[in-house]
Amino acid sequence: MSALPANVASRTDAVARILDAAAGLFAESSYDAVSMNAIAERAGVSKANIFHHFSSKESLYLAVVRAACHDVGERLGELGTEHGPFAQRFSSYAASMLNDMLEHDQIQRLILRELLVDGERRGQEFAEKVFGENFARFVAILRQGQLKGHLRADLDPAMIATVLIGSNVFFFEARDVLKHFRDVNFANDPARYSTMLVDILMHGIARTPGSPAAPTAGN
Amino acid sequence: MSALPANVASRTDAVARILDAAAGLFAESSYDAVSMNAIAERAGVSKANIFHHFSSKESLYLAVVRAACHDVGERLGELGTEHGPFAQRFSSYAASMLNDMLEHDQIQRLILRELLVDGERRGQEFAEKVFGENFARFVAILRQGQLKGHLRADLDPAMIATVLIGSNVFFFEARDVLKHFRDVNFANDPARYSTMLVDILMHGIARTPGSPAAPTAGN
DNA sequence: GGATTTGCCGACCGACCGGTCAGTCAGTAT
DNA sequence: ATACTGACTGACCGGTCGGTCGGCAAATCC
Repeated sequence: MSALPANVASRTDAVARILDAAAGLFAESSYDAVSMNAIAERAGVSKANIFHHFSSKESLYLAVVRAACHDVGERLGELGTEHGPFAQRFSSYAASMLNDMLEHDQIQRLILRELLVDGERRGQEFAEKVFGENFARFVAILRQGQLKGHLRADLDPAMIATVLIGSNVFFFEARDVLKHFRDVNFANDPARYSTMLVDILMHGIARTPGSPAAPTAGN
Repeated sequence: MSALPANVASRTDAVARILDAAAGLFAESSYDAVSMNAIAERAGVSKANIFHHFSSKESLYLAVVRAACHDVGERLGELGTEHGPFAQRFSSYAASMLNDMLEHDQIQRLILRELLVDGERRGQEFAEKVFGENFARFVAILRQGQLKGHLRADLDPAMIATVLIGSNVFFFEARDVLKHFRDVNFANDPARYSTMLVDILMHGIARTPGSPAAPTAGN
């Protein structure tokens, strides 16, 4: 699996396997439903060895959550780097975000569950270390879109960001219910969902003749 | 607490207390994190008595989830009964839904977690028994809004419903994170969130001079 | 080449888990 | 009084939990 030299690999291999196994199991089930025995078995190490590398189950769990947060943060960071017209960038951002969530199903589940179970305590940590920077960056992009006249100036850009993110997150977590609704035909088609979502948002966000806007209309 | 005669009350009181205690604990923590001992203690009954009324922990949990679903379904059913202009009804519906979720925090958490952990299996059940009817009713209202010319006719009404519900659900589950963002000032103000959400949605949903609409402009 | 460190393991611990069981007790129909 | 019922309990079960401990084998240091 690893292309590193044996000695280097063996020093980190076990830890990595433990983290991988734990991440998978924690994503599938809740904290208490995952036993150290199960993690040890999947990782192919002894349970005692896990306690050799991690001081407790809690600390292993935190390491897994931290790694997941790091991954999510990194992937989010890659999103805002695209070019082109504003509307296209916005649309591409929305679609990429949704695809990314669906692609990393397990990590996403882990973080969402963590939020649901212990939002009060984890809220600040998540806000600062995981989403904070990327959220602020997205808001900045939207604010610039307002200044350039692409978006209504009387809206809170943070609110726009929240609605877009929220609609994507909801699709992620509710698709299993949505696909059983007669009226819904987009539950298995995230691309279509994304297109329609951006349509709905843009025609409320985009400048229209009746809404106020900055006097300098660019692009 | 109960005004019923002692003999009748005593027949159901214990079961009700068990269900209440279990609902509270299951909403706070995951299935595995809640022990039968803890439920018994909070309910003020012996653990053995719980097994006298429920065949297993699993069956008790199912009873709790079923009750929660029933409650949610009932409360959702009361939402679509208002009168007045379409825009006002839509706005009121959105605000009521959000308030309702915040007010019944525990039940909402329970259901959302159930969805996250086991969406595949619970999806159909939830769709049919909990949300199905109410979702369909909301979609019907939106469809009528399209026919009457209040909403753009080229949008999927189920999509509109999903975005509204999703934005509300996301606010519910992410408010603890949102309130730590510098750019966000609505995390503790659901009414303001609701107002802004409806603003964003309506000006993409509502008929505008540039978008197609049914020829008959009512209201 | 002996001592030390490091990665790792099997065996084990007390605590607690979900669940069972024999039996108490109040009510009630006969 | 008798017989029976369902609600209820404390004591207890086998099993699993998170976590510990002593020791093995290989690398590393001196």
